[in-house]
Amino acid sequence: MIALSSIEISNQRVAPPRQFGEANARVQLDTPYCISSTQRLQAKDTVFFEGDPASHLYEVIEGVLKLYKLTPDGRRQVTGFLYPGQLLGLNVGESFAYSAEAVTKTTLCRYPRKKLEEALDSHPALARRFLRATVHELAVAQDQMLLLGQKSAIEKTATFLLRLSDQNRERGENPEEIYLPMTRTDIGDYLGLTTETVSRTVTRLKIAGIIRLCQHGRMNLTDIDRLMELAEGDDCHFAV
Amino acid sequence: MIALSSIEISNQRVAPPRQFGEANARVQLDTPYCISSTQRLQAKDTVFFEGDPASHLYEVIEGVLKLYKLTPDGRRQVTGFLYPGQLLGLNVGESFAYSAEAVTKTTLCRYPRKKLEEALDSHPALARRFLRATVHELAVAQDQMLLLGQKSAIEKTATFLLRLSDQNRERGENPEEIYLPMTRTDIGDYLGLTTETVSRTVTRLKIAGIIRLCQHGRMNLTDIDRLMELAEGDDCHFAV
DNA sequence: CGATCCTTTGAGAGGTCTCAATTCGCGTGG
DNA sequence: CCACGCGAATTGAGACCTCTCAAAGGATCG
Repeated sequence: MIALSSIEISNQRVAPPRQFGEANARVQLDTPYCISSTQRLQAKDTVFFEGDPASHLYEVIEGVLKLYKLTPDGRRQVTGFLYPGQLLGLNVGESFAYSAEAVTKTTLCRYPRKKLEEALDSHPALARRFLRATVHELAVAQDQMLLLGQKSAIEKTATFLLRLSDQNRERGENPEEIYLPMTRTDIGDYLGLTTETVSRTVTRLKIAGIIRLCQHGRMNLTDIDRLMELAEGDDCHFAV
Repeated sequence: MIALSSIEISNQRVAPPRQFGEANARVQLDTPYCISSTQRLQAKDTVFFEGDPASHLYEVIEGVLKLYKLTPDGRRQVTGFLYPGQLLGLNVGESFAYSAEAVTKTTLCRYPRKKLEEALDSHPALARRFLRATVHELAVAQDQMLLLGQKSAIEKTATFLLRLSDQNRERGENPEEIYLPMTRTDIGDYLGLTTETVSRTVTRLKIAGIIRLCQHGRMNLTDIDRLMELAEGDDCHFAV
């Protein structure tokens, strides 16, 4: 029940693209969601590793997850951070294409894939919903490619902070105070930067009076307009 | 008809993840595909721009396309190259999230989205097919994030060449001779490098005897094993 | 209150970029 | 058939941004 509601909410949150024939009526999903179970994790617990058999689909109920891929020699690319309401494990074949780890204490809802597949057969609207969610993830991934391939450290960092701010706005929370439960290393691996570069960049933003660090990983964005300029490459007059 | 067949082929080519309840029987798709039309393009012709209303879904019949996104100040990230059999325009909402341009003379098959949406309603298996295709694109996008965020110029370039080689293998073509119709600038914008860096890296591979440039944008991969090592970061003993 | 992990800061090295010039490839027209 | 012209590719030199290595400072938790 909680999950059904939550998926509805999540689809609202991500600004549904409304494509490929959106059903207006709320879908009857009781069958698949009756079989869900809850899983609780501590920070740094692993949900699954890349290559594990993809037995479940997950939904984040509470907490933050990070998804990542590794190179053979141990370098890591964080492909995303997952917040409550987001789905995990849509984009896989028989095994997961990435690893998932809890950043904070986390509560997940698990759905066996086998059962979901049956649900897809009998509830075509559910397939469209998954398609829509996957399409949205793909669009996000393409934005991230633009960031990783073309942007400088300051642009990457500003963009990252603004995304969290927008996420807050969409949730009806304060867009000027964001929560950064992940480490600088996690952020660096997400932005294609090193820990030190992230730290230095954040310090520059702090000195420039654009952000302010608070306790417990909280950060105030005191000049969002300036941050938006920096995110788009307008870094003139931004000396250390 | 040609397109129906082609989509079937394309799904074979990309190693279908076979998830969420793959229907064994070939789907009855006559209805949507009766309404397709053909579009021919010259090199450098634009199929659509980012932000254009997403009126059609496309399938590449012949030729090569590139997809890209732009920053406000004109930097460009090529998010992918599309070869025959691949679909274009799945991952959009009401408007396209990226631009698409012909690299070579190209033939496309166009399907009106409105009609496709109706088809999705009456052919749930089609929705699953689209979901599978989108999921595959997402996995590719995540690989690309790893490349853009973590890999060096030599690793990026070697990975790119190997992908084209694998594509050839999957098509039953010669994996040791690949076709590079795109410019060095296109490749650079795809790999997050400059034109000059791509050129220098290709030259190093050439000098090392790992590749050989031929006429008309063709390239011979004379040492694929070495290329695989380089793609994974084993660049010891690879001095200029 | 010590231990540990994370963050910050510094100095120097290095890979990639920028700017510039030359060479190459290919289509065009004489 | 060859010369021309233009865009693309190559090559060079130097600058710069980010990384690497190192150490100090700070936060959190038992």
